[in-house]
Amino acid sequence: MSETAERDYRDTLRLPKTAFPMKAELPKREPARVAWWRDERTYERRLERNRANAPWILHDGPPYANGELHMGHFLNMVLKDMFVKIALLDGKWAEFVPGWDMHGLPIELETLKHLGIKDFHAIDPLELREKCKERALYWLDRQRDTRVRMGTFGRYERPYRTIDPSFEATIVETLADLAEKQQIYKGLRSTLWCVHDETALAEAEIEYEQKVSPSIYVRFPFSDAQREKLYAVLRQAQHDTERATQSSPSVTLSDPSVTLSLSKGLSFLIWTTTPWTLPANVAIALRADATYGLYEIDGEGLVLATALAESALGDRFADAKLLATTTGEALDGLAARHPFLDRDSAIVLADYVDLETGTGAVHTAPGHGADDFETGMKYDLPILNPVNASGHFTDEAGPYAGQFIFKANKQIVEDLRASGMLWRAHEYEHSYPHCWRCHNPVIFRATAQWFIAMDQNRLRARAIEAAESVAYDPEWGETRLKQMLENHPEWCISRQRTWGTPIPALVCAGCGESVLDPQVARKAAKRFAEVGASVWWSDPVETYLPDGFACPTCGKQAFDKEKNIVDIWFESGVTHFAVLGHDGLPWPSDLVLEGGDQYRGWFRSSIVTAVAVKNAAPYKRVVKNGWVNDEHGRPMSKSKGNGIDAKDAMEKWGADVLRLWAASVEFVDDVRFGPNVVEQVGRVYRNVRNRIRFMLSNLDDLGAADVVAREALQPLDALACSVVDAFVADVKALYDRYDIHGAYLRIVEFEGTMSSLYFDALKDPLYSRAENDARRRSAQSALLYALKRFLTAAAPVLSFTAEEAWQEIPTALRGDETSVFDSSFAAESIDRKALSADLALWEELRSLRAQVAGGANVRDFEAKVRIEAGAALFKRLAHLGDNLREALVASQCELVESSALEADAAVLDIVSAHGEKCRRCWKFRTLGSDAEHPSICAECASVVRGQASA
RNA sequence: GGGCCAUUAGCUCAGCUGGUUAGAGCGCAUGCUUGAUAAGCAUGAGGUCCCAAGUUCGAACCUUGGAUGGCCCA
Repeated sequence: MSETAERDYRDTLRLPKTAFPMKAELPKREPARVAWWRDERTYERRLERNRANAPWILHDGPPYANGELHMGHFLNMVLKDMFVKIALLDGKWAEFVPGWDMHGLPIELETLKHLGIKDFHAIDPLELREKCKERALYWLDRQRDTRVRMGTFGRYERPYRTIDPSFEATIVETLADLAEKQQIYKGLRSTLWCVHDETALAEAEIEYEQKVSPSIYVRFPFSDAQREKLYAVLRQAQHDTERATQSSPSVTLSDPSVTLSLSKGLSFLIWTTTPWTLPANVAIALRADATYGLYEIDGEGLVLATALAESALGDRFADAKLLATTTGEALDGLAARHPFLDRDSAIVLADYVDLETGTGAVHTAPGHGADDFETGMKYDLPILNPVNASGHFTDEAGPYAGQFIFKANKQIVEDLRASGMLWRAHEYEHSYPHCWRCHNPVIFRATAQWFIAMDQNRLRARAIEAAESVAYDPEWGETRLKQMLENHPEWCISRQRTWGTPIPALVCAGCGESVLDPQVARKAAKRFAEVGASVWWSDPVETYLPDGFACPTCGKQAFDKEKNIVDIWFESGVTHFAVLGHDGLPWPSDLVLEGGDQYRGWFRSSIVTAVAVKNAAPYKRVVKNGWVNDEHGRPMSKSKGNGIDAKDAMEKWGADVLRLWAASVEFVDDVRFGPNVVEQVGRVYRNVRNRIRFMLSNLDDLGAADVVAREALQPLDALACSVVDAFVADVKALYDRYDIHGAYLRIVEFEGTMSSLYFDALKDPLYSRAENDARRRSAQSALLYALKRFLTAAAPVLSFTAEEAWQEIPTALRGDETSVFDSSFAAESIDRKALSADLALWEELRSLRAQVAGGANVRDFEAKVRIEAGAALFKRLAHLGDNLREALVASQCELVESSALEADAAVLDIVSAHGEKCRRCWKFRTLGSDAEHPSICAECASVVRGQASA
């Protein structure tokens, strides 16, 4: 070998070159990209460009402005962003207005805690509201930063906020609309009440502590008439059993001697630990599917659930004789007598009746319990409220009027004992709700509240109808939402707190009636729109009185302002009115996307307000995302220590890897998240990144003038472009079906096929050909096309990486598409038929390549491949020319037609290539044609000579 | 306790209206490459499709019951 033969030709090759780093360092780099998007106004500019096109609006369900965002928020917010970007790249006017839910008790409580105040009555409402506002804004800022850091696009400089004067005005306007349609009324509701502080409490202000209460079993006797009805039911049940089992019961109810044996009366037996609620009793609730028995004990008849008879009857269970049984359902509609007041107690059914404690017959006082209240509403029972604010009985409580309820307990038990209505009594220690402030036991007490009447004007029915016009993903969302509407109790929208939007109701100074007048409300809305709702606390009432306004009940013209605020579910329920339907944003929205808990929450509250006011659904499609659990499928929570903040996760792994994770899981279902899951998706990310890098690194020397037109591409490159087109079309179709996960799978698959077949084939032409060689320029042009189309398709998911790569494309090749978000999915219309032929050929090449790569002992360029192909396949392969050899990564390729084979069949013969390995291009060739370069092939020699002369 | 949902390789998931030996990516093992190199390519090992019963010529897929987990309620 001569000295020249030893020469290393590496520096004569066109090896890949790019500034796009292999190592992503996402946590470090992403913040700069966020700032770049902001400075470039990337989103705004694209919106402006799309302005003339069809709008597509995803309406944001507002996160609550309290606490840091967690991975559940991340998943939801990033998914929303993906859909917004998909619409944007599709040319739609996709204005996304992010919003925040900023009023409400959690913020009020947190603020009070910070101020060191336990009783909110002890602070001036205006001052407290100011402090709450500061707090809510603090959280909004933090959450907004985190949200922007995720790489999400939206109108962040002007979000909607439920504390904005305009928003507060919308809330009050909506109240006016509802009042006008007589959809709102004031009624009683059972609320948690502290008799010591004389105030209503929220669920969050309750602490459970142990308490000793009297545990009593009480008789509710049957009247003569009701007793006959009971017998009739029991006889029917007995009759049915006889027929079903073909056996006679040992005791026959028809036998008069049996019923006569109950000489000492007949009663329902109930159990309670709050004797003081008995004056408000109006019903006994049973469980529909439970078995109830009539027991005889020493001549007395008692009815209770058989499953609880032993524990309820105690010592005397041994003496009890079961006479007959029936189901709770059969007893529905009967009645018993109140044990000491002159009225009936209705027998009703309720789901919550359990068979663990008591008698299975639950004392029901709608004024003194949440469940009881619901049952009361359902059965239209009177809601008695014989207890005043300080916990003393009113005259309604008959003999106990004036007594403090907890003291009256003892008296009531003694009276029951004396009247013979007490079965037995003992002490009972249990967990009982207490006031967090004064630590006294709390009670349920009926108070006057504002309600939206769900069945007035067929509101519930119309909401259900409207829900049917909406599309759902998953489809069962429709059933779920309709179920929620169906079971929606009367919607209580008033709260006795400070941090919220006031309900502009007036109390008549004359008769004490509350009035929510549309005119008054509209005046308030106008005033709030100008200066904010806090003025309700400072304005004189006259500000809100229309001329000549008089009490509709008594005609007096003097009023006080009522001090109730609106439930925050009502506030978030009108975001669609606040945001949509003006500023060019259409009403209803095209899409809402929230966690599954919102079927009961925001999906429901939104559709109720929309139907009440506009008689239509406020959204066209409802998509639900699943819950984010930890790696073991357990719920994440801060208290358990397995909760992960979105911000921490992004600092650790980078937003883009997490965005890819969001796409890698099936978001509709519950998903798992944790270090191992991220590790896995991180490897997929690196794969994708390196393939992007390969494409970029081969475009370094491509000028705009060098780009070969699509029609002039070499066959393999044209084929690759078809594969790209098919890929983009598929991904677009998947996006359109909201199938982000499907798109993820397609992206990963596409990258694989490009890398293993196409990139490998291109290395030799790209590296060893002359810079301006036509083959090389064709390959580069196809790579450019593939890269750009790929980045566009991936941008909704991998926003940061797609943009980073886009910025590494030589400027001249990007044209006026400064950002990847200036590009579009839509290429020229695709010829589907031609495409499918191309895709088939691509798959044939994949199969041939796999046989070459995996089948023989010879490696890559050591091989000569001889292909015998049937007529049709031969024709297709022949069309590829030398590109066929490239695709197989062989040094030599011989294609022959065989009439013996099926038209599409092929037989491969892989042998050692002849010639010697070229030192430069590694292909096996006849060497030595160029005396100066004896160790390389003629083609390489020509390239090297060209370089030397240049 | 009720309603709804989920359960396919170690992990994330495909599997269209029931139809040959249930697929992919990541991981793992082995080999190649060292001109994408903290990369690339190839090959391979992994599965009583949660369990049980039923319908059917045939079930991962349909029906019923159960288990486990989740969400919303109670």
